[in-house]
Amino acid sequence: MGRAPCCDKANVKKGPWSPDEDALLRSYVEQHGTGGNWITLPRKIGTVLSRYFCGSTSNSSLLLLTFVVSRKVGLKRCGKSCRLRWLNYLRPDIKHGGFSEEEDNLICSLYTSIGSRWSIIAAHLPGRTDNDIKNYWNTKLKKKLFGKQRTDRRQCRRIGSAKQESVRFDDGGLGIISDDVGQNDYWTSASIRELHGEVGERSSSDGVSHQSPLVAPSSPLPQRLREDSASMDLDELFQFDLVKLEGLDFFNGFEGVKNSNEVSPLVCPSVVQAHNEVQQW
DNA sequence: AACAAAGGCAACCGCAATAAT
DNA sequence: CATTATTGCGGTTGCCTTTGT
Repeated sequence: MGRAPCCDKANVKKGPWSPDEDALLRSYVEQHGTGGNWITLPRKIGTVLSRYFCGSTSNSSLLLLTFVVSRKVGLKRCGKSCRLRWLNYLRPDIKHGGFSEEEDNLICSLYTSIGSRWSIIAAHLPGRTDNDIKNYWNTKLKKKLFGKQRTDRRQCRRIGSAKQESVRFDDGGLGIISDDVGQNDYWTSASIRELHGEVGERSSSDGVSHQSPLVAPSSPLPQRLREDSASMDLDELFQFDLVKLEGLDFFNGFEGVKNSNEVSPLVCPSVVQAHNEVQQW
């Protein structure tokens, strides 16, 4: 047998967090930590409340509980939602907005090296969350780099479920996303290889055959990564005219790559580390 | 001023990996 | 070992705001 059910889905609140909920979660986590279990955290907050009503609460919780009781609020949230809110918004060391040029370049470099592995990218930008970086990339950085060529999601309505490959554009055109990704094209496809001037497998001076970091490792990937990469949609991302890529000076670092199984440190030092992390499995 | 389209972002959903029972 | 909960991640959605007509 497994564990007990995590939460009553019918009784949890969804949607935007209120300031009261934020304050409650922040206060609790700052005073008690997460206890290593987000799912039970909302219940624990309820337990603390109960102690308060029994007059046995600790002084450290008094301020929090006074606040809570005065507003007659509880935390009817799923633990998963609490975790997300804390990690993406309430954590004290988080930065929001105001991405610097250096951060822009780092994100772009990492993206072209390892793809949409936002958690790894975020790990190289202190104070930034994967969600923030993902949003920033999707809404601003992509356009900043490639111009306003791409069809917006409002103009590009997927047919059926989000996982399907067919898209229809408002001009009536029909496109296919990444369904023909071959066994060795996990990471990307021809367009991005063209972007980097690294076309497929090649031999280096040591006589050992290497592949571009932008092409899949020859060893089988874990299934999840295979599927993620297959749906990575990079062809769509990089469908813009390559002539528009002028001015992307930081991409030039790839020219210095001697061993195509490496990522040039000229691109950005952090890219090498991130790339190596991905290479490890 | 009113409306529509586009932009921006927080939050949700679903899946895979991992851990607990 | 099998089953199920929990965690972590990436993709997507929905809503509010801003901009354009």
